[in-house]
Amino acid sequence: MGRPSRLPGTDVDDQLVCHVDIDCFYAACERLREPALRGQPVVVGMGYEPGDTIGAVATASYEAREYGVESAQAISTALERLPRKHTAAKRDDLDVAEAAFYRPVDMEYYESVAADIKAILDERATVLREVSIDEAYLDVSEETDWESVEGFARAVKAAISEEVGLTASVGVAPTMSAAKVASDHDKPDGLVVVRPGDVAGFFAPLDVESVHGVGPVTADRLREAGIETAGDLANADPADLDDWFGERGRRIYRFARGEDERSVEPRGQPKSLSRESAFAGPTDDPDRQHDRLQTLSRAVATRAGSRDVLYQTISIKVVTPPYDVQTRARSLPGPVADERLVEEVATELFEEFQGSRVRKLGVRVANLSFTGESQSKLGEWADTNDGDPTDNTAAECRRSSRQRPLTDFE
DNA sequence: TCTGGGGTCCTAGGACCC
DNA sequence: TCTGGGGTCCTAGGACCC
Repeated sequence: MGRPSRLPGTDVDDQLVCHVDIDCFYAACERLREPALRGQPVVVGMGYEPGDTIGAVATASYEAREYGVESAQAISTALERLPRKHTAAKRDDLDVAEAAFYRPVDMEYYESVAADIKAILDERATVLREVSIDEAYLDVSEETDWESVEGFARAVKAAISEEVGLTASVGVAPTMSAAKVASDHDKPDGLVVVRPGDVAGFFAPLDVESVHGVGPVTADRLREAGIETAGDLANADPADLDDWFGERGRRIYRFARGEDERSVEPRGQPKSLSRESAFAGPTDDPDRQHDRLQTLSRAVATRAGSRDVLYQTISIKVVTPPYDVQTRARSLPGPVADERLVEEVATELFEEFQGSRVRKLGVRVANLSFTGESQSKLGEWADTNDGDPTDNTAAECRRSSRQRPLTDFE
């Protein structure tokens, strides 16, 4: 239903892409249910509890950014730059006007707001790709044209503002990567239309790091080579970029030139599911490490279970100071859904890290299958085995997972 | 600025198969 | 005694995105 007549990827020349990005989404949601926060600096923290100093900034309102509070910053750093309202009110040396409201992330609430926004976008575009909770690409080639797209985008913004109460920034362009950069260009409450033929010109003066796919590491490397702007990147030697970065290099080169062959397609099923969490400070306490691994394993298994997902690979992530990320994985002979098995494999994989100081732990399942087929196979198996299918599968996998190499199994 | 959490894709080497 | 080429799967790590 509602598929475009044009096959994905066949011809993007006539593609008309809208990128919709809600401004400071988490902070805006907090203001929605707590109007007293409007116009005030607001900081939303992940892994943060009220009154805490641990965790990191998920979103800072523009008022808070004025004080140097940024996404991904440690809450402790944010508090140094911008104390809590409560703290400031109690202390003579601090000004309440120069303080912020701190709130913990509440995903459940944000997801309910996001669902309202998605409904608005669904009404207006047949092809939509959600990138994250607060961001989506729309292919609106069927709904509008270059003549009227600005009005179309205005209507989307108005609907989000009137029906949900949030402001969105919208970028319109013939490609996904340009639409993304366009929505970012005039934030907040932005509306930027980049017409076909203007894309390379639009990119040219921008900082090289604004190109999608250029992060801090790549940007540093490019700057060393004298490539400072997207225009420089567009005029660089593609052979150099290929040497330095491989396939990624060729892609950022094309993006900087306004070339992007991707078409907007709905998101498929996830490739992996994971949970991770940091300790308040690095710890070498085996009990705390084990408990955390257990908690994460159960959380991942529960999430997979609620989505009817089977997984074949279980992996852990261990972050040791200063910030060394190590991963270990084990694949099983077949797809399973078994909480105890996740725990066992995670524990075994962690054995080599016994005694290490650990900053953060993670558990992931991958190689997912969503087909009801495997499930029904398990069901049939249960009938013939007269027992709990999951237990049988798990027992099988427990035996198998301890043996090496895995290719010895059918 | 010593760093949250949940994802994606790419690369490279090793094992194994034909 | 020496040894080609192609392909797949697995693990580990790196970079990036929001």
